[in-house]
Formats: sequence, structure tokens, C-alpha cells
Amino acid sequence: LFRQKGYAGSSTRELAQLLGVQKATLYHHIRSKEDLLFEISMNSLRDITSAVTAATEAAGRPEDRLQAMIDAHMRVALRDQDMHITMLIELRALSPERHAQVLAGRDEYERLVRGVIKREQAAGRLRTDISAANLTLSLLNLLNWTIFWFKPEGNQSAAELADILSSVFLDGTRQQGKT
Amino acid sequence: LFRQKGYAGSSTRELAQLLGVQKATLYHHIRSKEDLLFEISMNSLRDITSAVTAATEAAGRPEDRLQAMIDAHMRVALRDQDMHITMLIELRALSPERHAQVLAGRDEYERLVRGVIKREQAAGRLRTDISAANLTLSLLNLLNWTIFWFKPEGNQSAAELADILSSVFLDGTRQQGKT
DNA sequence: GTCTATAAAGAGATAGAC
DNA sequence: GTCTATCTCTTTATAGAC
Repeated sequence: LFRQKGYAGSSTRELAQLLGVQKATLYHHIRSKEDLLFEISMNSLRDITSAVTAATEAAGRPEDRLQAMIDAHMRVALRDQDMHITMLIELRALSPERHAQVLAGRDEYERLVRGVIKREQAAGRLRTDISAANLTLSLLNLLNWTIFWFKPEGNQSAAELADILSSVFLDGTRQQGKT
Repeated sequence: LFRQKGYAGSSTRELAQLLGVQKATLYHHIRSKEDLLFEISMNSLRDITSAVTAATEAAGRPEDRLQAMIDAHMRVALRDQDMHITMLIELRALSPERHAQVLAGRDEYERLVRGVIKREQAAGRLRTDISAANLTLSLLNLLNWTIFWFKPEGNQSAAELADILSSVFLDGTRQQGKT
């Protein structure tokens, strides 16, 4: 619901109706509407961070790490699109403290990705004429906006899409003889 | 304001206060809050479509068209970040008819970009193992999410960033001897 | 754990004077 | 073109019975 109508645009009435209960019943399970948003956001970050960490560590050869990371990110992100979109754009509705917590989680994830990118640069497999920070931002751009338009019922699977995006990014950033 | 708090999260009271007038005064200028959102969205699309069209046509050599397109897109998008972010994510608050109009505008823009990409593929300058549609989506991913985190007061200019993103995309999609 | 009922505040929008 | 005042509806959240 938050994804469809936005956090502020969703009322507790609609939320309750969607769950088939009365408004008051909601408040037995959650403390406030904002609590719900906060939990969604933290779950999103936890899911994606842990999945990507696991996939990276499980990658056999070091040179497969980046690809494994992209695959894991896309698989998780496209499995729970609603949750991740909500985290990405509705965090502004949170209280300052919680807003900061979510931002900290995102920063941590970004550092995780940047770490892998830095290692690949150091290993000579990734171009170094663009900083690790900028490569990280480019990669996250490529992955994050996908969540907004991807239709699971479409004719393209998440895995296929991950391959395409990997290919665009990796070919564009590989260290090789270039001008 | 819509960017900061979202459309539904922004009240006409706050809007009026920001402009230094009373609530009622707003309604002398706009018909409804939704009208305002609709105008913002259509302005965003018009600006970006016309700037990119002009830049593409002005590009001297055909092989510079794609680069010119990316530059123009980023320049306009980062100049009026608030407006474009609002168009990108708040369109869901519009009535069905207006929602459809905004989506049609976005589709039209996507076709414009895809047209340039197709010509580059046909000219043998862009890889063809990924469809024009998927290359277009990849490019728009790369560009669109940037609007969300770019800070104009940061140490990186819009032009520098456009160069970096161009470089990542163009190097990743160029037609050349690859495996 | 779910309900009915309601409190208290805030929303979008309008009337009508100046 | 801007104001004060207000209407009407919806909002989040709570009280208290079952």
C-alpha cells in the first residue's frame, strides 16, 4: 500500500481494510503508523545487506565477487519491490532519529559495495580513472531505479535483467586497453 | 516542498506559509493541489524532452548524439531536481486520466532515447547483443537515480557527473571486439 | 485479539470582505 | 490579489466492552 499510494497517502483505514480488520485492531500490533514504516525500512536494509554479504563471500573466485553481488542485489530487490521502494523514498517521513538510522544503514551498504569495487580496482580488474566512490554510485544507480519499473509478470526475469545490468556495468568499467 | 515531504505529506498550509501568503490566496492561483502536481509533472517532462531533443539535433557528428543526449539530460535533470523527482515518484497521486497523461509523456521520452540508441546500433557503434529497449532502460536507470542523491553544493559538478555516467555507459555498450 | 465508538487534530477547499 | 473565518471531511490514535 505504501508503495502504491505513498506513506503519507496511505491511511490506517485503508491499511486495516486491506488486512480485513478494523482500524483499532491495527494498533494492537503496531504502536504507530510511523513504526510500521520504520520496520519496513530496516527490514529492507537488513535483507539486502545480508543477502549481498552472503553472496559475495560465497563467490568462489575473487573475480566473480562483483557479479555475485549484483545478482544477489537484484534478486532480493526484485523479490520484495514494494518494501525496497518504500525504504528508498519514504524514509523522509520518519522522525529525525529514525531517518538518520535508515541513512546510516544505507551508508553501510554503500561501503560494502565500495569495498568490493576497491578490491577489484586494486586487483587491476576495474578501471581506476573513475574513483571507487563514483563507480559505486554508478552501479547503485543502475540497480536502484530498476526496482521502480520492473514488472515481475513481464517477459523478462529478474535473473535475465541482472545479467544485462551486470554486463553493461562490468563491460563499462573493466580495466583494459582504452583511450 | 513536494520533494521534501512528498505530495500527500505536504499541506496547503505549509505551501502557503512557504510562499508567505494565506491558504486562501493559493486558491486564487491554482484550482486544486492536484493541479499543481500535474503542472509540475508536465513541466518536468516538457523541459527534459525539449532540451534533449534540441541537444541531439544540435550534435554535429552522428556519433556524438548519444553523448550530447546524456549531457543535456543530466544538465536539465540536476538543475531542477525537485521538479523532476516529483514527476518521477508523485505521479501516483494524480487522477487516472492525468496519471495516464504523465505516463504517456514518459513513454514518449523513452521512445526518443530508444530511437537514438537504435540508430547507433544500426551504425555499428553500439552493441547489439542487448536489445535497444534494454539498453534504453539501463541508460535511464543510470541517469534517473542520480537525481535523488546529487547535491549541487557538493564537490562534483553536474557536468563532471554527466561525463562519468556517459563514460560508464558508453564504454559498457560500445560495439567492439568482446568475448 | 478484535470489536464499536469517539476523541482531537489536521486536511482541502470556499465565502465574502477589503 | 490577499485577507479572515469557516465548512466539511478525513486523519491518527485511544477507550473500553466482549
